[in-house]
Amino acid sequence: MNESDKTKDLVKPLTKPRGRPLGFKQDEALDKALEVFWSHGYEGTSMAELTDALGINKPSIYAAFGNKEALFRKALARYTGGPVAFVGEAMKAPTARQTVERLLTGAAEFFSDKSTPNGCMIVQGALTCGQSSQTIQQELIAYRKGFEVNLSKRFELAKQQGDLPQHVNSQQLAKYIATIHQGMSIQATSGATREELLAIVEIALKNWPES
Amino acid sequence: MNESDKTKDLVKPLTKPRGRPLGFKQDEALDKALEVFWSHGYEGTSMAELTDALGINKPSIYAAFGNKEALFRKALARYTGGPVAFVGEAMKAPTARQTVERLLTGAAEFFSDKSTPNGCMIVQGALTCGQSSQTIQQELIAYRKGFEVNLSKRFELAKQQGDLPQHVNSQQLAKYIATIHQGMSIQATSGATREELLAIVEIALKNWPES
DNA sequence: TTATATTCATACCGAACGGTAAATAAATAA
DNA sequence: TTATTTATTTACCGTTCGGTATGAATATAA
Repeated sequence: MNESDKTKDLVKPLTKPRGRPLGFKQDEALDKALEVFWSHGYEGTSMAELTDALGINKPSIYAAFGNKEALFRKALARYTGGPVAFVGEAMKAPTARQTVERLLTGAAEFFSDKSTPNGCMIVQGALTCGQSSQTIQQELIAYRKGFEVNLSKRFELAKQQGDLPQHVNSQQLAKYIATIHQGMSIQATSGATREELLAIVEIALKNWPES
Repeated sequence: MNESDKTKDLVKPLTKPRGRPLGFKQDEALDKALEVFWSHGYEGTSMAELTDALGINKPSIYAAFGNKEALFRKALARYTGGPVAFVGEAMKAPTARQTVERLLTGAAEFFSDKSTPNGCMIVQGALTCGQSSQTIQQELIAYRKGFEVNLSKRFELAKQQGDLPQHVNSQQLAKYIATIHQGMSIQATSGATREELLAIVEIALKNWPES
């Protein structure tokens, strides 16, 4: 792997590439890797399981994506760029209250989507782990923190725009919402149904700061 | 290991045991094992790390506690019987509201206790894992579910005793509280301070059902 | 002292781990 | 056709995994 990493090439070559063509589609392979990592976590996923799931031999995986860590990151990028797009959309809602509403109900539906693993990959990808996985663990922590910061900024904006009382502490409120979000992920991973998750959201949303 | 497992003997022998005495105290060893499992999870903890932490060689660990799974369960029993005792105490509070208050503030303080690992072992012990750890994973799920059931029963009692409105859905409320509890565990594991956790609790507690 | 019971230390087991060397297969370029 | 480039297959690397056989060490009982 060097700077001309295939997965990051933005312009497609005009002529056909020279050697033997790839026997698989990278995006589809990443989607399958994502599903495995999402289900069993970084540490709980073995290269052997990945070769089975992707239907690709190990050397081909390493040639295409790098090592296990790099593969996880690329699967994670696919996660944040795909299924979780609704989070970014929710931030654009007209009011803070609506942002949170879309965020949590979206999470309830997403976490219980039967076509994907339950819960949130960023929460359960590497919550605890051995030393060899601590880099990934820290990266996921940073991701969660980033989400919280974004939410906090959205609340600050809402205070400026007048749809959130001035006395509200944006950071604390963001952490509270993030806490519920992450707790819902645990619940979904542990088998909570969509209806149960939506009931949690309904209770949580009653707790919105009044002026 | 057979039915006369030393760690479960209820009556101490009157005479001194015959062979070479144990070179360590079982309770202290279990406490150290608990700390390691609590920090790194079931899957993230290796027998090598345990031998280092306990200062005991592997064969002695296996003789005293059984295999890794059995050791985890005994450490877990030490956890539920020790540090987490405040949960059971909170259930005895005079009102449902006070129960939840003690539960969540107790959790905030416990999860951020500097003398123990951050977060809740039952949440982060095996949230996701490979196939070889799924037995433990399911046991922890059952533990969390049990907590939720207990909380729900406490709310039912409160409805009988009149300190919780009749229209409240006890199961849903219990799941909501459990969700916050588990979310706080994630937060603590990810580095949230005691003050931040207490701020979350304060916000959450504003959301108590009125009659 | 000797026999017996129990624990401890060393050294090892097969299996699974992440990762790779080397040869073969399949495409384009000349 | 031949040379070149890239991907795939097979077989393997050293390390770590959970778990254990074996013999030495340390206690009590006789």
